[in-house]
Amino acid sequence: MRITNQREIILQELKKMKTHPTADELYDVVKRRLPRISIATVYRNLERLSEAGLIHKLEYGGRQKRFDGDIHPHCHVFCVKCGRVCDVDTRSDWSIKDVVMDAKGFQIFEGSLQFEGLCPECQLKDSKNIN
Amino acid sequence: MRITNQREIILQELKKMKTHPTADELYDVVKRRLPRISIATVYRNLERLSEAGLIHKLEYGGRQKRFDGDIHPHCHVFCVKCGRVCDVDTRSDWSIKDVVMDAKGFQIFEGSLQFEGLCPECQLKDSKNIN
DNA sequence: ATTGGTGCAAATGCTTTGCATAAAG
DNA sequence: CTTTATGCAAAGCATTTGCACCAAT
Repeated sequence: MRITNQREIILQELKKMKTHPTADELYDVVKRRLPRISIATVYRNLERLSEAGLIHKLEYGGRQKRFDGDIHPHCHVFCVKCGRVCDVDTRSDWSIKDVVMDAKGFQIFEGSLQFEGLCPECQLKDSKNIN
Repeated sequence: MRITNQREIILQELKKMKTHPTADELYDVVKRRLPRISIATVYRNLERLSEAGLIHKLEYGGRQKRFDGDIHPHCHVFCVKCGRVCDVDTRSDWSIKDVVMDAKGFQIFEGSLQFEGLCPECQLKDSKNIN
């Protein structure tokens, strides 16, 4: 994979962010350093970088894809109200393989555990009956 | 929720299918009984039925949404090649709650475990180097 | 020099919506 | 008879693609 300016800056900026941005959120950030970059380049590179295992693609619920520069294995919670995503710490002595009994002939590569909930901000709004 | 003919037949047909169909796959099936039904009606009803908890919506990886008429709690494997979805049997003595250590202030409603792999058909094709 | 990447705009594909009409309670 | 659902076509929105140009090796 060729190291282009665009590719490097996309990777750098994503690694800085802890918010698991969508492609267009990252585009807005990257544009500040590369004003002429195209959204297509951002999409293409996010795809290539995640194929290469340098970043992670988070795909959840009909919503927009999100990307994570932190590739150390971990789980995520998704706020059902605002869409915010946070990391979740899980017990280290737990393994997905221990859980499957019958995979119906499928060869399983990967398991992923994800959570849905309300983020602290949306809990607050809820308790005040705002929206 | 009003019981219309369309709604009832959509629910009936989905409950019959074990393939976790997409909205348009189900539309094709339902059309055989209701030739004038619109795809919009199928989408609207699948949404209402899943809000009502009568069916489950499966959302996985950028792909099209799939629907499941079987609402008893269970996990799914998604074939990374053909998109096929199957049920997975898991150990009953295992609980998602036992796994989370720190949810960063999120109030967690639900956890879901899903798997990626190759279905038997795609394993076969792979071994024969077809596609 | 050759291959792969970029920017732009247009296309794609799934899903949703506005609106007039029809059916359910 | 009041409300909710339907069918149709059009719109929406995230993402992808074709193509001519450009840059990295």
